[in-house]
Amino acid sequence: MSKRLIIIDGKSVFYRGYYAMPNLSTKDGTPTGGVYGFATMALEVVKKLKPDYVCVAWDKSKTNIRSRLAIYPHYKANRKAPPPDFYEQIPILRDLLKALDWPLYEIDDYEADDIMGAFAKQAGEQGIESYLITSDLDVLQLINHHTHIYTLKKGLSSIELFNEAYFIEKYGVDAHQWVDVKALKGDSSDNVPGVAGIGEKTALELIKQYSTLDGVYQHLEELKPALRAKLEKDKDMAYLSKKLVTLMVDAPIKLDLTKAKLRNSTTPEFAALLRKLEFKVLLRQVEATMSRQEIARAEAPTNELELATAVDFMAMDYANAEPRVLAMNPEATELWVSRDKTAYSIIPLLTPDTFDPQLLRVLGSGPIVGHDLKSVLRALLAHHLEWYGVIKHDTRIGAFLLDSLQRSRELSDLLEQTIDISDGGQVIAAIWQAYESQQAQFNELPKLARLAREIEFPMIQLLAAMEHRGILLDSASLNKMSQNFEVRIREFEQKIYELAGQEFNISSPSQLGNILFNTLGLPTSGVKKGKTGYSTGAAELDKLRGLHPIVDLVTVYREYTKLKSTYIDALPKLVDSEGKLHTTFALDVAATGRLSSHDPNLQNIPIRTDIGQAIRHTFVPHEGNVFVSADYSQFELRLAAVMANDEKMIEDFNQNIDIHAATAAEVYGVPIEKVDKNMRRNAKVVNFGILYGMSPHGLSVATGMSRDEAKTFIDKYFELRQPIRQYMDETVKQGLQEGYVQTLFGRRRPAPDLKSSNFMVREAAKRAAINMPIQGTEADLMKMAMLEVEKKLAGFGQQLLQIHDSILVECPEKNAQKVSQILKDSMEHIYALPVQLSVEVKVGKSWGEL
DNA sequence: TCAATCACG
DNA sequence: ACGTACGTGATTGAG
Repeated sequence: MSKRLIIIDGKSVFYRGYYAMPNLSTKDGTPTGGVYGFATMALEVVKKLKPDYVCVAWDKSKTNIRSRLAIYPHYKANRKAPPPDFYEQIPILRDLLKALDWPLYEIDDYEADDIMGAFAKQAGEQGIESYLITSDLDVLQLINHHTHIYTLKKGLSSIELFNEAYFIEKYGVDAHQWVDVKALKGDSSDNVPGVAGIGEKTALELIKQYSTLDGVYQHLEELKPALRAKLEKDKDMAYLSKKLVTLMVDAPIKLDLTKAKLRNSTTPEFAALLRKLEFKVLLRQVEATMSRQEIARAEAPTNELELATAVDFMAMDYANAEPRVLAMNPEATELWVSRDKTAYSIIPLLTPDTFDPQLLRVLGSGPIVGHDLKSVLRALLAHHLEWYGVIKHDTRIGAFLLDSLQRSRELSDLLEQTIDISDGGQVIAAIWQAYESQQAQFNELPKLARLAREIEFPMIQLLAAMEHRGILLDSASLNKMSQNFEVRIREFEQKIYELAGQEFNISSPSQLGNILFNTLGLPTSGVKKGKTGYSTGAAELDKLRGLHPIVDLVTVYREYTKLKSTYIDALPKLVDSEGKLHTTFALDVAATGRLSSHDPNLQNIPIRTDIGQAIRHTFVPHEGNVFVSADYSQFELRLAAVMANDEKMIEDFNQNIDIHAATAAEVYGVPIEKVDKNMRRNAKVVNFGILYGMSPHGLSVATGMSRDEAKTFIDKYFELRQPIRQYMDETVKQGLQEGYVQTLFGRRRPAPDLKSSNFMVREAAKRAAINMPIQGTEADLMKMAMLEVEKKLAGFGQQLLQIHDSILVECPEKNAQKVSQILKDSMEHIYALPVQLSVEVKVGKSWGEL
């Protein structure tokens, strides 16, 4: 790993800290708010980034801007002077930096930005990653693959991390073009003029189009007259502005890495300063890491000014730090955060425009334990709060991993006691108790614990983000479809009534059955089923086809009404104010480990029929974006080959042979080139069906073969794929012995019904047991791939949906190639298996196009 | 609240 | 001799 350097724009961060904090002062009246804000902020970032080097760049107070003033006397002329206690605190801040041993750099004629640029450049040349901390957006021009920027927005609790990809995503231009953009739009805070009448939007569009300021002026004739006039009038100002905002990365100052090396800050000197400044909470945390003698020297003060603070920054090792319990009230209006074993804080969940130290403490750091943290994270995201913590444990997901058959995972069920979920104290205590109990169980199951730590818990954060992002829906098109469908359905209805000789509720299976089998007297032979009467399901109607024209009409009626009510009418009602749908993914529903999706379910959007396709076409990316989908090909069969260790099958996959055709060739005993469509179709049905424990009866229904043919077919199949048969027997045997079956990565599913005395129950349990390791390993791999993809995508695109063997990503059109590459690479190589994985990637302007 | 039906992988 | 392929979620009718 390359080394990291943090460069703090001292005055800028101090300035933010000053205005974000209340007017703190010590007992003798020394103002300290700005220093406190700086300290919490800076230490927070240090804790998060764990840098190797830290330094501070400082604007020299008087001569700092001489060079820019020389070319433009109005530069920064509109700055208001800060209040007196602002300057009073600066010497204190310098003391703080000295105590921390963080070097401060300042130089005549250059601003802090220039110093930061020079240092970032020098660091980059040595392969060091730079992280610039500032509230000044000028430095965005410095971004490249080894220079990243944290900008402080209003308050301190809102931080925006810029890297290359994120910048491009946000602004649509490269970071080095930022100077050209600013040349046009100007900067009111620094009194940089720019071109009058051109703001950020126009400036970005022009630079997107023409790349540089020169480019814009070379193509003036292409622009609308009004815009052209503005540009011509302020041409000089634009070029002057570009000079003003271009940072001097060759500033004559040398970064000294020995001085910048981050040292242990828990020194007695530092503690003594904190004591003097009455930063009590910070002090306590420093002391916690100091030896006894050192504490004796620094002498602990008494409490008085209680300010819950941001940082337990000395705990550099997150994972081993004591976790905090985080929960939320049922109305999602306040957060509950444990402070210690007995106390907790209540934080109103509001969008913060002022600094809330407690909130920063939660968002900023440390391992978190909770129950259903995905809901909490979604609430934070809904309030525009970013979260930087790490999920140490989620008791809801933990309970599921330990026993996926348990039917409820509410806190009260885990502990078998009643809990008032509107009482923060009770909830936090309950979570803590459940956590400790599950922790003990996981200690006995290291493989499952690893699955939880490395896959399941990290998924919580990713899924919360995906849910929050949402997917854009073209509701207008759906509404049009709805009207068309309404008319068509009425027509079908009338025809059906006519044929039936009476009106009835076609949607009522009992009424429909009555019409079909009594009124119309259709034959009931073989059409049985059902406790409440004859079944009218699609499979039964299919058997009646051709016997009466009403049958096909009912089938079409069903298709239309089903799709209309479930999707066409339902989805538009669920969009948010921006027209987006937000599903909720559940990690703790499917016993195999798959995700499930609900409210709305976006994993069962139609695809098979034309109408289904039309519905998919109404899922669209934002303007200028595209969808990229990535599907694993024959995921389940490949996994079956691996789990059964069927070398022949593995070899076929690795040779890129059409597996269904190969199966057909073997089973029918013909050369592969002699396999016809029907043979392949039958082989395909068996290839999939067999993994669920399909019977000859099932195969005959699915393919139209006779029962005997189906039986012979299956027998031959097992002869060909003996390892598959062996796998099925072994899995059931192991399930019986151990009481559970498991995936490659240790996810478990209890299988108690393998012991049932009821034949039906027992057979069903066998089929489920056989299927789970395959479907579950797929689910494990898919989650691993999603986590990897999320990391690699950075700002190039966003994952929106997962549909079991595929991922849907939205990205700017120009990133499509890159995103496709990332998806294919990550997914195909997520884990080394004997069989190659194959991923098919598609790009389109709607989901339907994919 | 349950059963039936049907949408997806 | 049993009943007949695994895993989900949404809608509808009916009790």
